[in-house]
Amino acid sequence: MSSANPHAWSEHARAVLARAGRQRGGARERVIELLARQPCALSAVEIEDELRARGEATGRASIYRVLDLLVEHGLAERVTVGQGQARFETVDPTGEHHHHLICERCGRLVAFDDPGLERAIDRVGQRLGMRVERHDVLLRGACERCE
Amino acid sequence: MSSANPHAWSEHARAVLARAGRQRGGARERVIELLARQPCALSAVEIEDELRARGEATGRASIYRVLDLLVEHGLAERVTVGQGQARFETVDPTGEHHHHLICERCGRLVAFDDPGLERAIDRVGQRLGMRVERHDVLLRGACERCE
DNA sequence: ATAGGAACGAGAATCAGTCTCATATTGTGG
DNA sequence: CCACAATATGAGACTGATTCTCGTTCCTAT
Ligand SMILES: [Mn+2]
Ligand SMILES: [Mn+2]
Ligand SMILES: [Zn+2]
Ligand SMILES: [Zn+2]
Repeated sequence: MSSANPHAWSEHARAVLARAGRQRGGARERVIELLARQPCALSAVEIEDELRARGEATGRASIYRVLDLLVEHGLAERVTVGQGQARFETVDPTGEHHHHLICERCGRLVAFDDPGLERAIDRVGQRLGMRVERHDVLLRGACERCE
Repeated sequence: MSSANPHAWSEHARAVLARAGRQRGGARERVIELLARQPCALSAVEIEDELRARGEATGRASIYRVLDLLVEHGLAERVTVGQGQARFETVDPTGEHHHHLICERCGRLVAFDDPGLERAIDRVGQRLGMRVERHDVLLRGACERCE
């Protein structure tokens, strides 16, 4: 499905930010590198803890700033899977993305993508005459194993 | 759009909770009655304020307790619109429901429903061979006013 | 009416996320 | 290489929603 090459994404992210006139900085570099190699979404707190554990302690404010910046530039997105805290994951520059089905029995998170669903969402936007810039879809139910 | 008859929903909610062996109580009654007549999702804080304004001040803990109970029993659902607070709305026993588009400029929440989207979601479930019991869809963009 | 189990509510405690502001870095022009 | 102005960073205070605690009050089945 998605999740291309981590190196490609971090390069892309740096390029986009440079083009936007941002200077470089250590905190940003650390967050980008960490995010680039994640298979799944991380929360800001997890990022803070993981960086500290690696001896790369980074200020909380900087972490949130970097995350906001990435989201603003479409380089990452906020994934809200529960009620708790926001999680963040990289966005593939090709626009390719996926959605999730969460099994309410065992908690397993399954990713999927579906062109028919994407088309239906586009049509909703047109019908409502609103500019839909992004969309979140989360299906809840039972996975094959728990069925 | 949706939002059948408020009276029907509150009756249904009371019946479900009674059947589950719950005793009645004032806070619960107030939250149910308030929720029953809402056209769209309210946050716990809005519920607290609205009740206080009506001279029916209700403890915050009770409000959250009632809300959790309703969600547990499938009588209401949590709508996570942003990072801040969760919003809650009644779930129609007939399965009728709607989704939301949030304007990222002014914060306005717009409700909509769309059979094509529902069909697309059903197909995804079938294609994946999973039982999809509920689904969350949130479109983000700009509303007519802010376009 | 009464007892035991729910339900309530006031307020303290949590905790993710935000703000402030002093300091450290970075990139540019000279 | 140097000075400067424009960012970027981080410690820690602060916010605001949600959760916890625990003594009090309400329900309801005998
Ligand atoms: Mn999609
Ligand atoms: Mn739907
Ligand atoms: Zn499962
Ligand atoms: Zn708007």
